[in-house]
Amino acid sequence: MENVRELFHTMTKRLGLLDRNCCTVGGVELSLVQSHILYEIDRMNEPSMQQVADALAIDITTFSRQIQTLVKMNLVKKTPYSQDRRVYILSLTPEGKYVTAKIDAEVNEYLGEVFSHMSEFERETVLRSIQLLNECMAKSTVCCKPLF
Amino acid sequence: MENVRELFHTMTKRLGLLDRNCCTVGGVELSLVQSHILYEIDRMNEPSMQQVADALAIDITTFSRQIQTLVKMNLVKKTPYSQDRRVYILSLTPEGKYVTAKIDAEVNEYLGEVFSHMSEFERETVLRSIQLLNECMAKSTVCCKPLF
DNA sequence: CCCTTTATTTGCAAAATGCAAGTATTTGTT
DNA sequence: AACAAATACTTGCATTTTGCAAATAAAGGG
Repeated sequence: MENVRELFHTMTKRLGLLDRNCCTVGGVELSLVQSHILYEIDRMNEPSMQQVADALAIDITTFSRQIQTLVKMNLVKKTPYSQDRRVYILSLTPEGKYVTAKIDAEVNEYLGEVFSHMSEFERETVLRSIQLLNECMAKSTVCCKPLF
Repeated sequence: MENVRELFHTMTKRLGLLDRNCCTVGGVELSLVQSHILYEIDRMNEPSMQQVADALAIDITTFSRQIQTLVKMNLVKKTPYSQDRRVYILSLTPEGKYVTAKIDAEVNEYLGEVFSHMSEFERETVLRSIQLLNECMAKSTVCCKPLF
């Protein structure tokens, strides 16, 4: 119980690897950041650039360039927003949707395998724990408080 | 229960931020990767370069250069290994130990705050869950299997 | 109609990355 | 003992990523 940091270090290390290893889909090569961006765009409702960048706590200039890349790769579409012409609305192209779904499937396959080493009860406990942890991290005032 | 990917996405996002925000100690600026390296060196027992690079799944050439930087910053010491002169043993300098301890304290402070939103029972459940999750990820054959 | 704020992009320079190739040393084979 | 193969680590690129400062463009508020 005392070695909380150790626990988190191991977990983040592994989860980092998880992301790092799940980013080649079909012919498309994606970086970790790019897969996070696709996921967020898919998840959010007609988000602007700024909103997605904020959600991921990525510097807006870096984000702008990442989006340019993803647009060139034909995975993301930028649509001018009629109500405010400074703003672009982001969405996934059909190919972007396909790639995102593929990554999702891969990650889920991996998670499924991980959870296959647990009993039904353990699985539920672990998932509820993560849920609770996320909620408490969201409440935290120490760091990175906004993030939805 | 169904939205497992979502749960993990949120968690990794937050934990990534955690790391990203905890890397300026005293006068010293550390990147996320560098703080991971310091932590591993501290944790492992007289590790070689290769061993630490493997533990973190960092490319050995990138790692080599990161170590050069950390040596210049006077945080890490490279000691030739007498039994095998190809090998260098890594250790933290006193300053490296200090910085690592500081980061540890900061992370623990953050985690303490996060856990303060839970009951004693919840806290224990969550920590045990993470422990179990780490074990099951270690068992997984899908990806990144070695990593201790 | 200015002044401030907000959304996004570009210039630049620094840092990180990884492959290919290099050096040095050890180990295994005959 | 000699030599080929394997291992630990470093260096040379060339590419990518990053973020601060500054620019552009549009919106909003007196």
